Amino acid sequence: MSLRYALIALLTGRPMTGYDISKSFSRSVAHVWHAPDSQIYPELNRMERDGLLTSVEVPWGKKGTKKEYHVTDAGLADFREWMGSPLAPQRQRDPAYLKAAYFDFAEPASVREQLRQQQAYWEEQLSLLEGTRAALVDRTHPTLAARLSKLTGREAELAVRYKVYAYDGLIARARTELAWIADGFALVDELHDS
Amino acid sequence: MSLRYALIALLTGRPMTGYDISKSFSRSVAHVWHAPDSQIYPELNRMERDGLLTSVEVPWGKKGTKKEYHVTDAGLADFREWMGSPLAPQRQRDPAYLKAAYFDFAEPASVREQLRQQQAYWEEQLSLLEGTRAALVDRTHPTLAARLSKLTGREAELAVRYKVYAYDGLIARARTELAWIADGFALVDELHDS
DNA sequence: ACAAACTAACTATCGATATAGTGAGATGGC
DNA sequence: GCCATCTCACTATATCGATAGTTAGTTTGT
Repeated sequence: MSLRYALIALLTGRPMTGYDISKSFSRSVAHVWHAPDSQIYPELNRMERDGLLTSVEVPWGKKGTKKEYHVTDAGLADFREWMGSPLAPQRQRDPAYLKAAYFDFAEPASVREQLRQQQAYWEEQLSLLEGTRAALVDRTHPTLAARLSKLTGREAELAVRYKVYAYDGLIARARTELAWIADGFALVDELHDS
Repeated sequence: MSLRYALIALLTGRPMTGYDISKSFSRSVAHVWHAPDSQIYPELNRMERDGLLTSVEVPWGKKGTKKEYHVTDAGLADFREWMGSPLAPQRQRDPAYLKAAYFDFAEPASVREQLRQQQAYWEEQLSLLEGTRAALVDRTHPTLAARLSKLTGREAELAVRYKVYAYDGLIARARTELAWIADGFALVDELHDS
């Protein structure tokens, strides 16, 4: 159900086509929520059917058209209701922790290799997150900038601060993962090198 | 696919019935991997069909029987192969961060309430995780104890240390969430109280 | 002039996951 | 003796999500 609200959140910034949305989801939105095309397009249709979005046909080139989705008042009301309601507790389901608990079933060399891959992944994530955070702080982030242009100074301040807050959480999480991975290297050395 | 390996991992400790497994999944295993009955029973059947598990009918009371699942050599080989292969990078999909980024759409009172709920959830998780970690360290954890009885001193040491390592990661993650939530309270106060 | 790359909007298929049940036998407390 | 609760093994239904396509028009570089 959260995909629906991720879509409304994104479209409060500016109207977008399914294609624009798909691109956003494979770039910055992916830090917060990942979704493939095969979920996005059907969900947009359902949301239009449910009256949360309306679409406007916009010409594209000579013959082509594209569909630009706009959030309706009903959509905004639905979003605000979701924003005001409590979240269901999240279920744990992270294969990295499952694997780590059973590292004694793998070769030390393989464990080190897997730790290196996880480390590379989280370092890249961290650098992407820090880049996005900086773009939010100086208000050059494109989706945020579009939204800010419609807000008062006070409202803009809130919008920016909460987004930076969310990214600070993601950055802290990435750093925690990296620290855990570093501990993993130390543990493998201790258990298999001495 | 990870459910399959979570099941083999659990059954390397001791043979279990589907019911035992279901109970384990709603208790300690849930820290690492959550799954409902409707996934567990069909997956056990598929795994038996694929030769990763065998089941033994065991009498239960006067008339009843129960099915005890044992890991086969093929199952263990499959598990070791998975343990030695790299993990696909994990996709971000956490509604708490999505929501936090748009807290400006909710009432401050509602934001505080949601932060309190998240805080209560993570504090409870943290205390469960710390309890389980302690039980691993002193080797009183039932599933671990069953497995240790089949291992040499050296092997047991590895099994315990890696499990403790996994829990240390989960504990660090819970603490990071709690620190982020505390920052959330401070931010709401700053933005709406002054 | 033409090809490569990009924009646009999907669909098909399959496995994963959630929610919510069913129904039968077993056991413990009073 | 019987009732509540636990053990056991499922099933039904629906949605979520991943992977991998398809089809068509547009823009850009050479």
